Amino acid sequence: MLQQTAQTSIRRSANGYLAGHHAGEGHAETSRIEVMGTAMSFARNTEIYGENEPAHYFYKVISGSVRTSRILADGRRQIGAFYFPGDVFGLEAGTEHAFAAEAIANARILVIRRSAVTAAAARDVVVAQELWTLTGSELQRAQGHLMLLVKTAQERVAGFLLEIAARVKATREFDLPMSRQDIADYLGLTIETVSRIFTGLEGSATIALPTSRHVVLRDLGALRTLNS
Amino acid sequence: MLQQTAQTSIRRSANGYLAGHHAGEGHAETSRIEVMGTAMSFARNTEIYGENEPAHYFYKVISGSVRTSRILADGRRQIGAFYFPGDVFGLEAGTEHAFAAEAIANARILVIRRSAVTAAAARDVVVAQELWTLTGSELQRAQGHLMLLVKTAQERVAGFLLEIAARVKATREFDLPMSRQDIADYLGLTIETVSRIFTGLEGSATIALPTSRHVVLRDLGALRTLNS
DNA sequence: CGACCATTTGATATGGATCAAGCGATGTGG
DNA sequence: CCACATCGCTTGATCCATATCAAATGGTCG
Repeated sequence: MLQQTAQTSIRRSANGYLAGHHAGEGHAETSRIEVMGTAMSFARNTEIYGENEPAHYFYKVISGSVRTSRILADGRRQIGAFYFPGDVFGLEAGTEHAFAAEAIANARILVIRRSAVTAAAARDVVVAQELWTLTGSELQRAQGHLMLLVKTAQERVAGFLLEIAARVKATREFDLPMSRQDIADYLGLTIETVSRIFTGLEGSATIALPTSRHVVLRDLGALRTLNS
Repeated sequence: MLQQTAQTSIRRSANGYLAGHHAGEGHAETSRIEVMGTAMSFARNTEIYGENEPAHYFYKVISGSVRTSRILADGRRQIGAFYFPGDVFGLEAGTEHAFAAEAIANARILVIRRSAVTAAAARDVVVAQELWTLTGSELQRAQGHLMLLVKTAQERVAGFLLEIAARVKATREFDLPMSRQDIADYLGLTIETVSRIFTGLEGSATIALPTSRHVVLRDLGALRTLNS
């Protein structure tokens, strides 16, 4: 439940239309999902919404980062996606969220009433289009993620690094907001395997790890080759 | 290329609005994706569209079945989905198809101009909604498919059987239109592993296999338990 | 400094892949 | 109508990539 989440501070935005891009991020595209939104803060590892919770809202990352996950009865966890500033999440078309969402690092999230968006979409064709396009991108990401099923551990990790670099708009160097466990659960590997492969890539001078959370891509060609 | 596909026979449908449900299937829902469609036939194992081909059309299965797949440089293949009568496929929001589509069994496919649908969506809110909903369902399927990454081979196969049973609207007994290799590539396993698990499930009286392509689900409870 | 948590490293186990036959159904040409 | 090739599937033997179990290291915070 959104309302129950601990450590959240609510600030109601101006009761007007919000451009989709947020201050200070320099995104060029202007979203037409112009709705009354509420910016909320979520502390590290707090739940934004739960699995199977009714999906009353859409969400847009203002700052920080988010993971979505689904857990089997015995505790095995699959991470569906990571979201970074500018990304919209939670727009599954169903009435319930199939995945839970949690803040990885302290995050500010723009929370948007689903009904407001669908109402806007009913009036404004451009909004409807945007809704479709966003869902389509999400589908494409999920389909790409599926390709992990045919890939080796090394290929998964190499692909992961390239994907994150692209998502955070870094070319060579970036911070990983998520833990090794998150990475493992995203890739369908164990934390030990992920760690060993990081070490291996460091040994082959493909990457450098000044700290365990800071990655330098030293040989993009090698990574791309591994990514198949 | 659609036009190059061998062994296709084209029949232009009445130049009018087509209800989304097709003859003899008894589907109750009536689609508003009412467009000029063209029914085409595709022989077993022929390509409907290729990977990276511009996405000019949407497709709806009238009869037969379809698989979508993506192949890595070295030949490893991932199957993205199987589609059965009534299913719509090819609606990735991008301008190109991320997966190829092939007929598994001889299939009749309703081919719908993408531009016709998007034009209709621009006029008719209901069509726009439907487009979004369909893409959303596709997303949900892909997300469910992703859960394979945390599952054992047995769980994958059990889940597969339950999924296909649901998709073909069978409770206990149905034909598998696809080969063991297709199943393996869908599940991220090898053909040998799939075969062994089928045999194992047969041995435990969970299923019966009167022929290799005909499945009888004898113990749904056991299958559901395996499916986690 | 000490406790805690994340990460790495090491040793061993194992599920599923790989390699290799065998088998049964279907189809073809003689 | 039958020998034989072909194809899809199953079964068997062995291997190996990754999981599991266990411990050490390092970084962070009170």
